Amino acid sequence: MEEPRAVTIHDVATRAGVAVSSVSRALSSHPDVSPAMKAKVFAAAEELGYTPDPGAQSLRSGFTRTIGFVVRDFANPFFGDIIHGVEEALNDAGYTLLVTNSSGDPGREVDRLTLLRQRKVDALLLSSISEASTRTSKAVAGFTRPVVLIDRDPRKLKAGSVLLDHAQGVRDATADLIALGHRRIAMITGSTAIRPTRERLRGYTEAFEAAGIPIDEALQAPGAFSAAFARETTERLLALPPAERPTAIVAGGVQTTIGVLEAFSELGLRPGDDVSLVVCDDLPWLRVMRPRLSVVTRDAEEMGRQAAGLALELIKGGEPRSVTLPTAYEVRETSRPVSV
Amino acid sequence: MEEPRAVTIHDVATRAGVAVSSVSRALSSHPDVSPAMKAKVFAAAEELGYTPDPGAQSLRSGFTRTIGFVVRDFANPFFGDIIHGVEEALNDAGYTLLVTNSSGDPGREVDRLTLLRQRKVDALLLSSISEASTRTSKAVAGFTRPVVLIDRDPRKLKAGSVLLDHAQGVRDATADLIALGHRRIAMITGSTAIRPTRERLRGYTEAFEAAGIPIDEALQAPGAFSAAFARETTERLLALPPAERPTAIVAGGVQTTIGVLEAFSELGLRPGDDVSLVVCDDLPWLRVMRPRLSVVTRDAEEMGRQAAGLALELIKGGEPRSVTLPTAYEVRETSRPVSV
DNA sequence: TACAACAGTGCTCGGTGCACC
DNA sequence: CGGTGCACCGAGCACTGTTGT
Repeated sequence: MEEPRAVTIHDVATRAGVAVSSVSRALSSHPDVSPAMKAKVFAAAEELGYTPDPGAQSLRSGFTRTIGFVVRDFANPFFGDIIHGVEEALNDAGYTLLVTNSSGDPGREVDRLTLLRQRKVDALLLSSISEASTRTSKAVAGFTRPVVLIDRDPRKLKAGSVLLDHAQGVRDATADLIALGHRRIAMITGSTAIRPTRERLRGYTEAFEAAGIPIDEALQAPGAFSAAFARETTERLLALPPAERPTAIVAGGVQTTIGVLEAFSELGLRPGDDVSLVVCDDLPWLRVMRPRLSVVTRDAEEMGRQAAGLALELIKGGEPRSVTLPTAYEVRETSRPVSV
Repeated sequence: MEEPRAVTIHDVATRAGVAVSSVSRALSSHPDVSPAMKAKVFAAAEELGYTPDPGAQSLRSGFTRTIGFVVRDFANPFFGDIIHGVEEALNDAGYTLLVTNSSGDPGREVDRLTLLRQRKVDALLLSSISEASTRTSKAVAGFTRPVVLIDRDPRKLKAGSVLLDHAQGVRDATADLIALGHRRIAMITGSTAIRPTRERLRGYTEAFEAAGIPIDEALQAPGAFSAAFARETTERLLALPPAERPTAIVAGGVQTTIGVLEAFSELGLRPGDDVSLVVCDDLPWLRVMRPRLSVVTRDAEEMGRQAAGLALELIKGGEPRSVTLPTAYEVRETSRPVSV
């Protein structure tokens, strides 16, 4: 393990018998280089197995060809798919992705953001825990590099964004449940401090308005993206007297879905039998659930690709813009007519 | 956005009215610095909000304070937990984690490895797709920095490793099933090209040997870590004539679990009723499954922490060693006496 | 004279881009 | 036009020079 000193641009220059700067220009395909020079340099580089040092390059140029991404939760398969899409697109463009996890902790989120700034990432992808956090906003504002928000409202920031049209899918789902005779439809989801929750609530509300049916405020239950919250809320709502008890539930979020299903199990209820259920993610393990749950689907990998594309666009000097991707309601076995 | 040129060590020196070299020495706690000097320098650094440029530091020192990790599958919650543990431990030590995904593609895996080498990571964590791949081995051998394998056999490499004692959990599970009267127990799992599969098969075999019962080779079904493989295999085995059909199944791997459960659903079977079932990961969504599946558990986060610790140890010059963590068989509702 | 504590210089890391020939 | 030399990015480190005690 005697550190086999890496081959540098100097070695290539010596080998090819030319100046260091000529090697640099030849390799970065500068206009003013003769074909002969190019050939010589490439041959020498090839023989020595030369690869440029990214560290040195970025010290000089100020660009790291690295893009940072702060996610709330690694283990969430939804983010896993997004990351996958981002990484794929970035690698094709010669960029490296630096993902980091805030674990849902605002303090940690700020730490990660400052870390990424120090590491001089060329752009930042962010799906923050809360849009209301001033500390996070400040940390983001501290960036002089482009920022792309993932499913977060870009209102106050001069940032690009990739958004999901949650309202669409939830509106369709709610409308379908209404058409099936449901009137008391519960909406259990996460914090209103982030856009997805607000959009889901909007879709839900719009469906009721379109049908001209008043909404029972007590059945709107945003709160937290945790299984515990969803479970308790579900149990509370299903314990209401028959006249107030929901006949259908829309669950928004991965942890929410788990919590709601836990409550169903606990109460010995089969989704769809007594209470209809629509969830907001087509997770892999839903395939093994019986009955098959009705879902609002979305293409997470495509989100990742779009986000990566936007980031690269901004790095090249483009103006921030928003991309919105659709969600779609897919009826399976748990959207059923209200039982009489 | 007028690039507010970052504050350098020079600015700090000017501000404090001292020499650049003094700043450098003061900040790196060199012996020959008076307390007064140290105070002045720290004050100036504080006021200006100085943070050393990691890029410049690593160009000089050769160390990036970054550790690379190549995983097979981001979306797998098992890896999510490991990554979480790694990141936590590394951040506490002032290191940054650079995770990258091979998507189960050997070519991609090699690409990621060379990328990490170029980026000069101080150590490499790896949970390779196959231990038999010569291309991967070569790429790993090309590293001059410490390597830590995650649940992979360190035989040929001079590398540290964090291993799981899969054999233990599977042996206990198999022994329990045997005690419950099962004789035809199927073992459905992934590729034997990686250690977890071989260890699970070992535990399975040992339990039979200890009981003095011959093994039906036809029921050992390693193959691939995909839901499709597991599903097809399960359907094939359960379609055997009664005398050959397994009365219990042990499923090794996340995708395997999904595939086996798909097959059960498809065939209208409830795990535990007709065929007992033990799976090898305590996944979050198993909490919502009814009946509750018997599992072989393991602490993925702890694995991550241990791996990070080993890497840091090796960076400091320690000798490669192996850490083995236990797995534990946990009886729930699907380990049941064989039906007569 | 000796020595501690700092200043200052200069080279290094690997590569880029500009002025100049 | 094609090519070279050189300063520079931000920090680390070794070594000499300069003080004050």
